[in-house]
Parts: sequence; structure tokens; C-alpha cells
Amino acid sequence: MVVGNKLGISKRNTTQRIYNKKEMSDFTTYVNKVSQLSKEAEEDLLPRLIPKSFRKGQVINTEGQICKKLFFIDKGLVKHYYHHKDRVFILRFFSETNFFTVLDSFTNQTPSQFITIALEDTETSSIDYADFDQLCRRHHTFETFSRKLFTMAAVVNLKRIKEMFDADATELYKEFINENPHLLQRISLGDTASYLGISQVTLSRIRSKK
Amino acid sequence: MVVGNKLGISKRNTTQRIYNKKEMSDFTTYVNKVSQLSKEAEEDLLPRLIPKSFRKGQVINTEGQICKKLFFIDKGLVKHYYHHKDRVFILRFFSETNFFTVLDSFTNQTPSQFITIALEDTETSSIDYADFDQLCRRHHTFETFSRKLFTMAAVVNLKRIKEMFDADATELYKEFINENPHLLQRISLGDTASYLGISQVTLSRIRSKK
DNA sequence: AATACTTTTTTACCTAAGTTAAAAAATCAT
DNA sequence: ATGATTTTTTAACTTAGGTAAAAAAGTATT
Repeated sequence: MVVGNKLGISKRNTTQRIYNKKEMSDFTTYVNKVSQLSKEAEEDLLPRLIPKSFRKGQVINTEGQICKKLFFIDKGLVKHYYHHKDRVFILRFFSETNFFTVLDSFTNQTPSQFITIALEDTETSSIDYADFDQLCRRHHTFETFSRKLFTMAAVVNLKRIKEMFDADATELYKEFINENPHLLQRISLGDTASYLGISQVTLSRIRSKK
Repeated sequence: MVVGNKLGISKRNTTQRIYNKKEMSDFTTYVNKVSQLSKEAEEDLLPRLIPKSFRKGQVINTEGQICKKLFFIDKGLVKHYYHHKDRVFILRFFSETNFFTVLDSFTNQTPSQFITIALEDTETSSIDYADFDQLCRRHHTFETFSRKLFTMAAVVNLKRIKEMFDADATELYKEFINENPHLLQRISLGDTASYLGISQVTLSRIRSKK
């Protein structure tokens, strides 16, 4: 296919800062929406949750680094991407009320090929791999949650393969704005192009035509 | 096995047939390779397995049809594809010692957008969705197997997205033959092209150049 | 062996999208 | 507000890969 956006170098950079004020996360609420936990599982989960905040531009997980956490986003936006031959490819954006992790890195505890950074100030609640693993072993209901969560991820990825296959650049863009109206104003044209696998120039042309 | 070679060939389009002589499938062996089942789970699983054979060219599951089974291939080859605007796109091939199903159709019991057909005479062992669901509920170890199986599917799909993004037609072909040397002789040029998302002509050109 | 499919290769031509470069517009920092 | 940086748009040119159609090679059927 060979697509993606040329890599540009940005000079604006904010430093990282961890929020000190702890607030309640919707992590468990959304776990239960995927699959209802038993009372015991929920009680075992709650004390393991770790609030973590990221500043806009801050790296959450980078290449070669093992992703040790499953995150839930309470607020904010994150991009999950990689470089290849001077191009940038964005695999996915994750925003509020969604779980995310680096799929293969987390599940196999192997180094990530991808980079995850915050596109906005982002508040998450996370659980460590070791805890995740324990909860899966101890609680059948938590294992069921995990199964459903990762099955959903597999289905989402399958859908993306299908889209990439049969849609041209214009169709890809239309589908994207259709399915992500809430993200449209929050993602730059360049990032949108990197997600769609087209050049920024092509996306600009598409936009101007409509 | 009853059917001889010549007889088998002449009987081109016979409908499906359940083997009368029951042979052991490797279904449980490979379940245990993914994740070790408890004794009880395995005993509960075994009687639910249904042997199913498909003739070359036979449709296993089609568009609009809910995929009601999780299959394990003991022998043979299957393609999983769809049509879009006069083109054919093959999402994946599945061959011996692999599990397969129509991911979203099976997990949500919704109509499939895809078609699955046998590319060779294929022997499978399968389990019904209702049984699968029961086993997941009853046995924590079976749920763990499912979680790992579908997580693997998600990872495979992610890898495919990455490949489609950053590889041109030639690279895609090289990666394909590298990773599927055992399939190369069994899949036609046309099907290979449909899998790579390129035209048959392009693939022919690539081949001749090397 | 002869006929008829089917699959693969080759050729000529065409189109969607990439590349480069530069200008215009929008955004941010002081 | 001012200048600096980043983002988006526009234009000219290039290219990878698509389409169609015909030739060649391979398989199957009588």
C-alpha cells in the first residue's frame, strides 16, 4: 500500500507532570459494561487501580519498551503509532471511556513496536500486568471481561483491515468523520492523514473538494 | 478412509458428509497448547465436538449467515473473503492445526459479512456457539483458552494492518511467501493477489521481476 | 490426442495518490 | 499585538499499481 504521512519535527514540547489530586475513575463502571464482575472480583480490582495523568505530548509507552499496563481513559486523547521509512502511521486513537494498551506487548510482555503518546492532557486509571494476570486467574468473571475486551479489539482490527482494503482515500475519510465526529475537531489534519494512511496533501485535496 | 483417489475426484460437487468412522481430532490437543484445560473442562468439551468435512469449493459459511461454529482444521485449507465493487478481498487463509471462525459473527451471533469456503478437501472439528458459551461459563480454564485465542486473533489482525500500511506490493508479497512457505504451492496467484490487496497483473509482474 | 476450461503472463494505456515546493492561513509565546 | 512556528492549501510533476484484452501455459474431460 505504502501510505502515511511524512515525518515532521515539532519544536513545541511540554514537560511531563503527574497530577497529585486523586479522583474516582470510571474504570470499574466500564468493566461492568463489557462484562459484569462478581462482587469479589470487583473488590479485588479496585485497590489495584492506579491513577495516572499525562500531559499533552507526553510519551506513555515507547518503542522497545514493554507495556506493563492496561489503561482506561477517563479524559483525554491518545495516539498509537509507529515510524517506518520516514513515514508516520497511526494505528489508532483512544479517547475517554475506552480501554487501551499495546496489544501484543501487554499480552506477551514483549517489547512494543509502537509508540503511545497523549494528544491532549489525559487522565487514566491503569492496572499492572501482574495484577491483571492475577485477577484473570482468580476471578472467572474478570477473565470473561478480558476475553470480551480483547475479542472486541480483534473485531475492531478486522473492520479496519476491511476498510483499508476496499475504500479509496475519499471513502476512508468519509467513514472516519462519520464514525468519529467527536474526534474530528481534536485531531490535526496531519494525524488524520497518518491514521487513514494517506498523505496530508491528499487529505487536504479531499477536504477542499467536498 | 473409504473414498479412494479417483472416486473422490470424480465426485466433484458432492454435498457435505459426516465421517462415519470416527477419527480423533487434534482439537483438544491444540486447545491445550493455547492454554491448559482442567480435567473437567476437557471432559465437558470432548463430547461436544462435531467432525465436519468439506469438499473443495464448498461453502462453509456465507454472507448474511450467522456463523454458529468455532472450527479447528485437522486437514485442508480455507479462505475467508468478501466482495466489494467487483473485487474480491481475502482476509485470511486458514490451514491445518488452526482454529477459525467468523470473528464478529460468531462472537456476537450476528450475520456475517464474509464468505468462507474450502480451497481443498478439508476436515474440521467444530463446536457450536451455544456449547462454546456454556463451556466458557462453566470452566474458568476454557474461558482462559478463549481469551488467549481471541487475543491472538487481535494481534494477528494488528500485524496485518501494520503490513498493509507500510509495505508496497513487492514487500507484501515477499513477507507473504516468507511467512507462508507451506501455503505458497496451494494457493493460486489470483487468490494470493486478493489476499495482498493487489491485482493479479501486479502480482504477476512482481513475480517475473524477481 | 483433441477440446475446452482455467490460470498466469504480457502488453499498452490510464488513474489515484504520492512528492516537492512554496504560499497562505492559523496558532502560540512573549 | 508581533513575530515565530505550525498547519493547511495549492500547483506542477511523478509513479505505483489498476484495467482490459490477448497470448501462453497448464489441467481436465471426452
